[in-house]
Amino acid sequence: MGSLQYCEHCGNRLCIYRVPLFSSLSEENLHQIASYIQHRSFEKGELLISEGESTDSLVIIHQGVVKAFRYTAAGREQILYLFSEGDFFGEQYLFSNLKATYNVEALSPVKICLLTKSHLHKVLLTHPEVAIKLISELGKRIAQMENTFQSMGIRDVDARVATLLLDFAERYGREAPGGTLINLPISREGMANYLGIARETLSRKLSKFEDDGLIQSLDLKTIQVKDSDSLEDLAGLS
Amino acid sequence: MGSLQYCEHCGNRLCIYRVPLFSSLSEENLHQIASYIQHRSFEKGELLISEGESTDSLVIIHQGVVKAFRYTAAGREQILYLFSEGDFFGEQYLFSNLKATYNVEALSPVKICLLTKSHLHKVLLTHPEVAIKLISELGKRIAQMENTFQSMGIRDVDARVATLLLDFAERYGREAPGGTLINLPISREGMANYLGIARETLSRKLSKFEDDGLIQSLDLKTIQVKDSDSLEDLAGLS
DNA sequence: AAGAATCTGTGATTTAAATCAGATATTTAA
DNA sequence: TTAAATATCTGATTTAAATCACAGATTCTT
Repeated sequence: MGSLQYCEHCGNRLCIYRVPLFSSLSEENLHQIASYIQHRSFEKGELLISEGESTDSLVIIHQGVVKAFRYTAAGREQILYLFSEGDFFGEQYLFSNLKATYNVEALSPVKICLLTKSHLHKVLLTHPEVAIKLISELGKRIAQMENTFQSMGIRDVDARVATLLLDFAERYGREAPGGTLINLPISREGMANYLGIARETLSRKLSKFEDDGLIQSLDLKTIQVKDSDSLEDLAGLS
Repeated sequence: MGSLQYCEHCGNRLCIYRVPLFSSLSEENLHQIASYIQHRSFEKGELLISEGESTDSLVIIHQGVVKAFRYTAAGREQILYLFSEGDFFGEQYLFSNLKATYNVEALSPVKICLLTKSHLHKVLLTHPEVAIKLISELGKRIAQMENTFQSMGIRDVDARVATLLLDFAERYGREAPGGTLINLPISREGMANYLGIARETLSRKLSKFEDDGLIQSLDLKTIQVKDSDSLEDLAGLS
């Protein structure tokens, strides 16, 4: 596990400035909340949380990318989320005594901010506007899950792969002359598990997309989107 | 659309008494909130909300069952949720200006309670404990969606059908001598769409489960669970 | 109650993805 | 740097579900 450490760069404040959750607060309130926050760092591959562990904090990703996953009955790893900078998780355990229902693993060096259940409780009771912001963020998360859910329900695998690529382009991409460069946070196997398809099927789809000129695989961790319009058509967003 | 009408049985209060969301409130506070609430009724088949419509209220189901759905690019109806008594929806539109992202249709005669954006806002600002309750309920909803999400990722269709039957047994079932009787809220086609599989495939799975003695189809709207242990094994909950 | 419309079940066939297998490429570790 | 381990790609085959087709059952309508 990562060691507890205070962030000397930001005096414990930088993270909450970056988090939309707290964007509505005044400088003074931010300062107060910042004093509650703990920081931790994790190396790539380390587990932030294990399934069944009891947790008592809201976790905010300050830097890096993590995956939240479970194992299916068949032993396959099912990725539920990828969280990156500014995202938070653990909210479902804050007002219940549920144990963690998934594992969370660092996919890169990761820095997180922790706000314990009791501290967050205090913040919410004294700052209802933060509660409203949190409700709003949870609403967004639900809306996003509804989209994912719908795309899982799509039987057409081409559409699902296209959707994933577009999603990744938005979240992990940077613009470049020939098209958006996606810096993939997970392996082909990870992507296949995320979509609930076989690794080989994903490879074949990516090869086909490349043959058709929709994408170009620069190296194993980098894909360039050459024709996002066609991807959008495939994804059914036309 | 259903006509606006006040509920003469409960003096506008019964619904919020039933909703876990407001269970932490005092009699006095409940009374205050009750005065904000509007009631509507819908016949089976009526649309409560259409995709793209702008909504400004939290909807609480007082009686009946509704389905929330979208159409896929292929024109298939994808059911996202079934909501019944005590459930609420519309929370994602409360603090954003998003249009409705799904349609909601009554599957039976339905009575709903409406609390507008501005009224709910007022309640949340003055009763932070309701905000915390709402956050908690949204957390539960997310946890539930994660489960659904995982079961969608399962490639084994038997497991998904078994999961659906167990879920329905819990939500729409009543205990009976030979096993839980499920009063199905949706047709075979609806169930198939919910799972993202073909209607015929669902029929075949149900027939197989019946041959194997796991369930018994009493009539088209009623299934009896004869061997829930085996269903749980299939669902991978062992 | 009778006919029409809709829904459901099941066989035959097609199709797409899973699995199996092995080659190739990439990363890690010595 | 080189060998070992890991990840990826691609072809061949199998398998499960989709689709097609139609009969039977249920429900809606008048």
